[in-house]
Amino acid sequence: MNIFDEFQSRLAAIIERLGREGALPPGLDTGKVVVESPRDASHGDLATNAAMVLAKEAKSNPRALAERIAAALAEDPDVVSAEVAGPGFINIRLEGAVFRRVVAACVAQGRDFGRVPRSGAERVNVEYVSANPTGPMHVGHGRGAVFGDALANLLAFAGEDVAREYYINDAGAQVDVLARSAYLRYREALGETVSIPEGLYPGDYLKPVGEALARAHGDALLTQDEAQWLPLVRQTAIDMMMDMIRADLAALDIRHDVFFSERSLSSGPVDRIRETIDDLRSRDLVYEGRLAPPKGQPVEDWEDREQTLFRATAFGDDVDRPLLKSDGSYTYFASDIAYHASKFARGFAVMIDVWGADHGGYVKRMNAAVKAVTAGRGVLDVKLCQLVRLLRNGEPVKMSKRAGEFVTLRDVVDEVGRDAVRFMMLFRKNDATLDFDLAKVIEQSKDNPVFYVQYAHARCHSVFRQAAAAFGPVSDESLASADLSVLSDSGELDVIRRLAQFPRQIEAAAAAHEPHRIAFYLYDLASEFHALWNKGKEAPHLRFVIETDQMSSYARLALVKAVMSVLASGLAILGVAAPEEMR
RNA sequence: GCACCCGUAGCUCAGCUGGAUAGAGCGUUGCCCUCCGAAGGCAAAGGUCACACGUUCGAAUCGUGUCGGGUGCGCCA
Repeated sequence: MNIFDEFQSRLAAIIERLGREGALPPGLDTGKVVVESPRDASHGDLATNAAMVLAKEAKSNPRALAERIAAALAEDPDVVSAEVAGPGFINIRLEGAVFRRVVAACVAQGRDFGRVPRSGAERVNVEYVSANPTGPMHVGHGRGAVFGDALANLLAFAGEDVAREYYINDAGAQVDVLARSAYLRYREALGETVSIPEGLYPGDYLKPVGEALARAHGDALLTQDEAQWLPLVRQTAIDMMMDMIRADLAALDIRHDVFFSERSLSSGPVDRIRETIDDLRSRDLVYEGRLAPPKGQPVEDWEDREQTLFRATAFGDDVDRPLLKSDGSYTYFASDIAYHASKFARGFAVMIDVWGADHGGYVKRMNAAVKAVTAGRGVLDVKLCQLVRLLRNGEPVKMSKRAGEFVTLRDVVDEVGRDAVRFMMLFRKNDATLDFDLAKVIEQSKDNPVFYVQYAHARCHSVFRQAAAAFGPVSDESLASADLSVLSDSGELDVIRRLAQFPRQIEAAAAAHEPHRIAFYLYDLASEFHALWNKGKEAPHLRFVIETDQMSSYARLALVKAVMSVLASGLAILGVAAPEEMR
């Protein structure tokens, strides 16, 4: 039940009817008409811009138009009053029954309140994390991971058919470096004293790989040429790194549906990259040509040569982009084109990629590639996640990447817990940098949003524990039949109005691909619920459970139940636990 | 040099895709509470929405330009 949508369609019907009756020009376009909650609650429960939006087309002034629409709106039995205000707003005051219906719907639908039925029209692919399998994930990866996961949850709640995908960058030079690093650890495991030269990965996390290789192969690899041992060592290392990454993700309760190997694009019976390039070439989107060197920072070893280029400029990019390196192997971009072609071929017309902000310069060419490879039928939305600054009590946490000494994502999750990590990563817009304070996020105080929202949910359960003590177990049926007209206090109405916004917030957040909006919404809801709770301290007649007044108690319990289930739904989207008590 | 992101209260940030007198938390100031309906409550002060034009009934939001910060700029992913 979305009262905003509901009144928007009633309003559209009124405008259509007035058009038929000649009070308004017929056939007005109501596409820009919006019904929303007014900024100031004293203006009413709903407000619409209809008159202002339609004025020009209707060749009338907004206020006169508003008067006519308001008069028609006032006839609606759910409407107490409809008044024209300011430049032509129509402020609508609703019968209490409308709000009671919201609470009743929350109670009846529980965790399905606000959920959009699966439409099944289009499938959405969310690709996130995609960290190189060359070491443990750091905190920045964690942000993208949490963001992508919550976005996928959100889209699923909003009725989309979502697949969660991880692109394994297991081709290219970096995994060869990984293999050489692991090979040294292998020799170390066999008793040699090794030092890791500059340019290889020095971290201890490769020691288990070396030991595993030693167990599996004994000293057999020592006598082989690099060309012989490298593919084997590489694959072992990649597999073990991916196991580690999967475990790190699992600690955050993140699980992907598909792990897509970059290497598989060209190593199978069909070279998909070759295929994609050939297809583009046949449509004159790939050609042999020269690029001008980049302006500004001069490139020392610039070699002006003819290369294989994708005509990215035909789709809005700034320059055409190379597909082959000078050694003849594919560029990362070439793989990525084939990869996105694969996504589209697998039925995903909507693709969302979650990247670190340092890849921002890559967005235009990827958008261009998706347009080219899907003939304009595929849509790509790249979400960039900004950096995370780790702090402890306001002081930056020192990290020395050189020595392999950096705080891993796992360290952070182990220290502060999954809920704190997930919530705080989502309590900020994805493209804003994020300060993450290891001390503050586990504080049990009002100043910590994670605690504040979880605490609201726990308090709801606490109310029901009290109710059980006073009245015995409270059934859903008894809540469903409660007389909700008791709910008339301004604090109660604030909470109800907030609850009524939940379905709308879901739709808006899903459409914008912005899960942080849910985190902020939950914070607001928790805040209003806490305020109502505090009111009961000063004014005992407003308490949720009043032993001598079962009727009022049950109405308020219905409200608490509604808050509880919306908090639980929202937290589930964020992937944060909704505890029944805080201990 | 070019592209993308950002610029909102002293600080950290929201602002529902163009709506009404721009919000929250921290901090500051004042009052209240010492309570297990606990892990505080209430209130106040605080703003040229970086700046300048433009689009229109109406701009923090859209467009252009300037300033400032960040990221990136064949053959790394």
